[in-house]
Amino acid sequence: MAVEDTGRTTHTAVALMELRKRILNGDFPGGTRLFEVPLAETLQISRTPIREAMSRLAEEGLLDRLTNGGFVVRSFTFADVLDAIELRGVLEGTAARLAAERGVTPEGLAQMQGVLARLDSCFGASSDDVDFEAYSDLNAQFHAILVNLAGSVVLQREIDRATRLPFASPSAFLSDKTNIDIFRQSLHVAQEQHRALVSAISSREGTRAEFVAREHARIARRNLEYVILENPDLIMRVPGLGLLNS
Amino acid sequence: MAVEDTGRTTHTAVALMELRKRILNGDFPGGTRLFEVPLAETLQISRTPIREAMSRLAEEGLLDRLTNGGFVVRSFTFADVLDAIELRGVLEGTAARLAAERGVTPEGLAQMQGVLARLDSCFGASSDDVDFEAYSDLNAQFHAILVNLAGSVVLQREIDRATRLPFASPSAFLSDKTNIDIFRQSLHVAQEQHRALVSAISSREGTRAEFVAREHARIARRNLEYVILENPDLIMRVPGLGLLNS
DNA sequence: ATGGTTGAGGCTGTATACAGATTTCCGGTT
DNA sequence: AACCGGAAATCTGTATACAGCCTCAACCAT
Repeated sequence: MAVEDTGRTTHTAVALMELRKRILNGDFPGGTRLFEVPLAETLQISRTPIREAMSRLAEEGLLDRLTNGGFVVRSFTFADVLDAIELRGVLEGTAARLAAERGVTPEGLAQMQGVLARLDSCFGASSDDVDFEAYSDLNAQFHAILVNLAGSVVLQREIDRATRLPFASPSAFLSDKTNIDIFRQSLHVAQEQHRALVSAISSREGTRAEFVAREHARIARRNLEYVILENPDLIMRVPGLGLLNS
Repeated sequence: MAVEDTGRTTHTAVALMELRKRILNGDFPGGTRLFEVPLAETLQISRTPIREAMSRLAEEGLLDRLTNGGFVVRSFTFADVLDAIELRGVLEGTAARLAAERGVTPEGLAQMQGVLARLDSCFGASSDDVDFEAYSDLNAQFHAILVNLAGSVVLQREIDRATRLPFASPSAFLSDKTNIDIFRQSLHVAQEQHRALVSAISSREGTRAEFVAREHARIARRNLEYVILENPDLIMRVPGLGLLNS
C-alpha cells in the first residue's frame, strides 16, 4: 500500500490550512460570512471538520463568531494592523523586562549571544549586502529565545497568540518575497537593537530592555507605513496583508 | 405551552457553563484529561456539543489541547496567577497610555469621571465603611471604560481575553464572598489610583497613566499573596482560585 | 401604499453510527 | 525479571440524517 500523507493528516487539519490560506490570501474579503455547507462541498469534506476548523480560526483571530451561530471573516483596517504591531512591542517589551529583572541563566544568555553573533555574520562588506534568508531564520530564533528567557508560560501563550496574525509577527517583513532594498537596510538598525536588548538583559536593566523591544517592533510599523502609503504594489507580498480592508 | 428557558439555550451553552463551573470549582484538578463519552453521559448531552464546549474552553484558556486529540484541564501555579495579573497590568497600562496619548472625547472623559464620582460615594465616614457590592459593579464599569477609551479593538480583544481567567480579572477580589476587612481597606488606595488615572489621561500624560495602571493591578497581586501565604482558608472564596495547583 | 403575517428556504444545532488510531494490558519469550 | 509483541478496549475523527430556528420574501388585508 502506498504511503498517503494526505491520509495521515486529519480532514480538520486540511480544512484549517486551506481556509487559513484562502483567508490570508484575501479570497474572502473581511466581513464575508462563511457557510458550512458550500465550504463542505468545495473542499469535499463533511461539515463536522469544517466546523472544527472554523472554530480554530476564530481562536486564531481570523474569524469572528456571529451571535446566532456562524462565522464571518474578521476585517482589519490599517489602524488595526498598527495596533497589533504596537501590541507585540508591548508584549515583547514585557518579556524583555521580566528577563532582565528576574535574571537569566548563563546558558540562556549564551544561547542568545550565539544567535546574535550569527545574525552579525549575515551582513557583508557593503551595507546592501545581507543574507536575507539566513537573517530571517535567525531573527525568528532570536525572538523565540527572548520570549523564553522571560520564563513565563502565561506571557509566552499571549505572545504566541498575538503573533499568530501574520502581519504582527516579528518575521512579517522578512519573507523572501519582501527582499527589497528599503527593508534590507532597516536590518542594520534592527540588529543594533538586538545588541542593545542582549546588553540590557545581561545587565539586568529592565526598563531599557522593555523600551528597546518596543522600539524594535516599531520598525515593522515603519515598514508597513512605507508599503501602504508609498508602495502599495508590495501589499500582496507581505504575508497576511491581503486581508486588509478599507 | 409553558415557556422553557432551557429549551431556548443550546446544549452547547449548557455544556460550556456546566464544564466551566466545574473546572473553576476545582472538581477537575489541573492535568485531568476530559473524555467526551463519560462527560456526554454525565451531562445527558451528545458528544457533539461537548466537543464544541471544550473547544471554547480551550479558547478561554481553561483547557489545553493534546497533540493527538482530546483536552486536559490546564494547571496554574501560584507564579502563573501572579504573571496573569502582571500581564493584565501591562495591557491595561497600554490602554491607559494610548487613551492619554491619542486623546479622548469630552464625552468619554465625562463618563469616566461620572463613574469615579459614584465610586467615591461608596465610601462612608469610617475608613471601614464601604458599600462593597456597589463598588464592585462600578469598578468593573471603570475598567471597561478605560479599555474603551484606548479606541483599539485589537487591544480590547486581548484584554478581554487575558481577563477571562477569573483570577486575573479586575474584579477577582471583589466578589461578595471576599468582603473582608483587609480587602475593603485596599479600596482606598485603589480609588486614589483611579483618580490618578483619570487625571493622567485628561492631561495626556501617557507614561504616568501607563504606570499607574500597572501599579493598580498589583493590588490584586498583594491580595493574592495575602490569601495564599497568610490566609489559605480564603482560597475557595476567590473566583477561579479553586483550580490552582502545587 | 403600508403594514403585518405566513410560508418556504436555508442555515446551524444535535444525535448517532461507524471507522481509524492509539493506548494499555496481558502473555509469552529471551 | 525485563522486554517485546499482539490483541482488545477505548478514544477521537468523520459523515450524515434530522430537527429547530432564523431570515427573507411574498402576499393579503387594512
